Amino acid sequence: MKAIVDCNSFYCSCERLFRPDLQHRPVVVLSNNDGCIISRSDEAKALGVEMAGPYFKAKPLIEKHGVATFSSNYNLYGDLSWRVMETLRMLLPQNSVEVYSVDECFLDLSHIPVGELPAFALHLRRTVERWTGIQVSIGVAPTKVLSKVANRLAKKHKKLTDCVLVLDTPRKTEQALQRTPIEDVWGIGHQYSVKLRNSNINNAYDLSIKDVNWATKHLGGVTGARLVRELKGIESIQMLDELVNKKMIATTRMFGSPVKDLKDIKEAIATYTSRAAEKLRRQHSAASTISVFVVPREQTNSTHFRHGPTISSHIILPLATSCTHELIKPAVSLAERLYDHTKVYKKAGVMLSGIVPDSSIQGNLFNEPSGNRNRMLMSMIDNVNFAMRDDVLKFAASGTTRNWKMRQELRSPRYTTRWEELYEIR
DNA sequence: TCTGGGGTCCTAGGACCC
DNA sequence: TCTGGGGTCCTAGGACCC
Repeated sequence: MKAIVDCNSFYCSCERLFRPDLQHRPVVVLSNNDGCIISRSDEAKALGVEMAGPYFKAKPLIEKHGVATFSSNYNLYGDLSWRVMETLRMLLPQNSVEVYSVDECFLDLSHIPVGELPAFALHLRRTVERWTGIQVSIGVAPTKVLSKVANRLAKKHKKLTDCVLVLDTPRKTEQALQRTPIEDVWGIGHQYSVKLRNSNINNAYDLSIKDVNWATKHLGGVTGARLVRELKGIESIQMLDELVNKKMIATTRMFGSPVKDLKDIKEAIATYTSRAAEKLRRQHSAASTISVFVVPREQTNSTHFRHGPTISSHIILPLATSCTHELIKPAVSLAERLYDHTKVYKKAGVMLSGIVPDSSIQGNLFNEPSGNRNRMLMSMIDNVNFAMRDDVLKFAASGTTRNWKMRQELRSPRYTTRWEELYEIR
């Protein structure tokens, strides 16, 4: 059997951990740039604050009810996420925890007898809460997709389930599927849910009794077939090894306010490139393709939101590299190429792909690999930046004025990762 | 004048996830 | 005035090979 562990209202719970006064008050956390709402406490959900809705639209409601509002504080969330995952790793055999996102992980529970699963899952949930202060919900079932179904119901009926639900009989599984609207199935997004409802498939059960071949045809090929098999209880999505390296690394940001100057765009691109290169080095990889994109501001009269066109271009490097300065040069030249002085920009980004392990960089007849000198320089910079924080060392191209920096007006202290922001008790 | 079959590799774009 | 960021996987179709 498999389980999914999911932190309840994770970002809000992190904020509350250091603000006990907010325990029973509504809380929301905003996306980067304070753009939209990405986490809501149960109290905020009850008030009707919408998930992923724009902040400025929800603001009247938020102010009326005194909802505590925070900008996202990824230093804090990342650290608490690590503590939750570590706790689970300590309670389970090696390699049976697969981190799926900052607030979720899958567990392989095949070593636990089925009859003992409810008690074991409850033990996990309570231990995580006692050790980290974070409340989680756990769904247990024969497959990953079914465990997601169980998890959703556990979370939805907290009082009844104590945040744990085990689907250990066909009867229970069928009931759970009946109670899951089709759009809440993991892997069914907006497009597919509309399509399925039009074919009179309204809940997870309806989909689970469809033929696998039908799914192949109508739900995006093998992905859809896998999904339907999982709903039938046939294991089709395996547990993944941890430490799988990323195949693409991106750093992209909305600007705090629209940007017009090429100079600012180039600084932003250089900064994003530095960040992306750090991520690359952290997984000991090098990249051979660098793409840059910019998004001009939309001139629009329409009331509902649309993304402007994305203008992008890429360069394939003769040799894969992870050195910031070797990546900044092509990135900035791409930015120059894309820039149009008649436009105003609201977003830009850098993507690295063609990723290979840095131990096996393909040689090239005309280019000597840059070798150890650069790698040593880079790891020195990484070490200094890690120890001193806040990018003490950076490349000149990144600039110092940073007119394009994102807004984060309501960020809480980084209680657990900065000495000077440590929680104080008087 | 006629123009096969089987394959690989790459890219763009769609759909989804949290 | 103000709508996030970072990923994955898959398919179709074009270019190219013998």
